[in-house]
Amino acid sequence: MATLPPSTLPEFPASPSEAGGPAFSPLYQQIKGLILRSLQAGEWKPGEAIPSEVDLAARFRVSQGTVRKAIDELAAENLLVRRQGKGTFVATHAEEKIQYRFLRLMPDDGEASPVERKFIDCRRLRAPAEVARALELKSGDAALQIRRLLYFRGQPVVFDDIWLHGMLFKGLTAERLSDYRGPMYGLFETEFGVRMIRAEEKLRAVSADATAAGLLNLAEGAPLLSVERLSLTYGDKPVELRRGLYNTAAHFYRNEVS
Amino acid sequence: MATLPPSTLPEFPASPSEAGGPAFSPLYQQIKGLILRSLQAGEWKPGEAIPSEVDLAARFRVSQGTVRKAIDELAAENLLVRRQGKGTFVATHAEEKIQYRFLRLMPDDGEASPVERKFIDCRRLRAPAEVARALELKSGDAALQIRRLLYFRGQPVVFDDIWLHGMLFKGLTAERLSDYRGPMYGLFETEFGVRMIRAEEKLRAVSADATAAGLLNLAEGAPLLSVERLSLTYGDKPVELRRGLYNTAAHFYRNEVS
DNA sequence: ACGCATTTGTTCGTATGTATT
DNA sequence: TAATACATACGAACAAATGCG
Repeated sequence: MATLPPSTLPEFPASPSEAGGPAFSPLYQQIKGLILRSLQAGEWKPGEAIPSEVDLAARFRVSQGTVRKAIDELAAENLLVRRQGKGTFVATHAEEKIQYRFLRLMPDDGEASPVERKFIDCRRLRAPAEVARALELKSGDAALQIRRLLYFRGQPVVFDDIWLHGMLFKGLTAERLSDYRGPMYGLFETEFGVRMIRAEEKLRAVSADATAAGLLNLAEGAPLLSVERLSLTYGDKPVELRRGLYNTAAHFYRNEVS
Repeated sequence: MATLPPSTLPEFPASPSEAGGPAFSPLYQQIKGLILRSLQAGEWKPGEAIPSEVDLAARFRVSQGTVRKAIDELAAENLLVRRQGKGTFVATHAEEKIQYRFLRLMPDDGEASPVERKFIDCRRLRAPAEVARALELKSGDAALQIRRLLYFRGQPVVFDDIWLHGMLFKGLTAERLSDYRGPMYGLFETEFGVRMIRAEEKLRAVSADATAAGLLNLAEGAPLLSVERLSLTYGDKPVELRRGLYNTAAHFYRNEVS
């Protein structure tokens, strides 16, 4: 592609504006798409370096600046991580320094403490309607339910009820979950090749039911922050639906708007 | 500045690495700083266009690409808005099409409805300790307290308790608040020259007290989403502390993580 | 309706700086 | 020190969107 000067783009205007999309996209967007495809295909694994900008430029027959702009966007979306002098790396959940990339819970007093996990159960069931809809499963398809607690300084603070796309996580058991050190999304990545790249969350305040109250050492009816998270992989394909109940008595959910 | 080739930068390495900072910054960062200063000084008002890239390049004696990169970052931070063929504009809260830029509340059923406001009171008091600390006031300094309700489809959903930096908002009254059409941050912008560019939020689940329950038509003890927002203007100077109590029975707070 | 000027957006090429190994 | 990789900066040309005459 693009062996000719840029003015000749698009070489094949594809289907006109019929398919809804803009029938044309700038060269760097096309390159971005190609890199994305390689990421999705697993050509470069999480944590690994992708080829250098000049290599990619040669491979795609475009200038380094064009590759650079494509990578810029992928880095802005947290799919790639640039490190000057070293290279550009595929983002990963498996080697996050301190904490979970998606967890925005902070203690009221600055000190971020390490968290401990405790798995309550891990079962394979038929997806309930709501879960099936969110994960784009056919009703009756298999889903995996995981429930667990997160502890901060010995106190249970988060109760997670997690539903996973059944087909993608064949062979996931409570043992493998418990044995794995590090964030769950790291395990998904390394053991199942499923990479969470983005998540949409819906936050609400709810009252603790008997189960949640018991697990979190609270009175029934105590207010809890409900965080419903839909996690997406490449192509915005949903692979996990999770409802977390957070005890925000001594922690808060941090966010920044602009 | 930068009348010489880039290799001569920094012209004056300032204090070495003693002051903590990196003692040097790339040219485009310096340009960004200069544009920022002009924004802060009000050289271009919210909603207005800033000079074209070539004009700015001439003014700062750098290439267009360097100006471009500076503007890119300012646009990424939502301080500027680029519009192809028209120019680059100073971001504003005053002409947001549909809704409040900082409000992330969505109805459970897609339809985003227009919101109505009702102001409860607007008083000038001495800042309580917590407010003074957050707004970096001396204890005893004047602060402005505003309380109001937001209605969605006729139902009260949000109860806001707002504290403003006293000196910056002299002459703000309940009347002016009620009379102004559009978001409050728009009024701050046009009437007081105070521009909110960023906010940090802390979310918690709490129980409705008698006041909140009464105002939001809820039973006392009902769970509410508490959104504590610290709004910042240029230079990360805090100018507003706000606690919103959201009834999330039919709405949720939308967030995206990546 | 058409063309023109203006402005941002894209792409190339080249050179040099900075960080890492 | 040298090689490699990303980062910065310049310049030039053309594309696409907008608004005006």
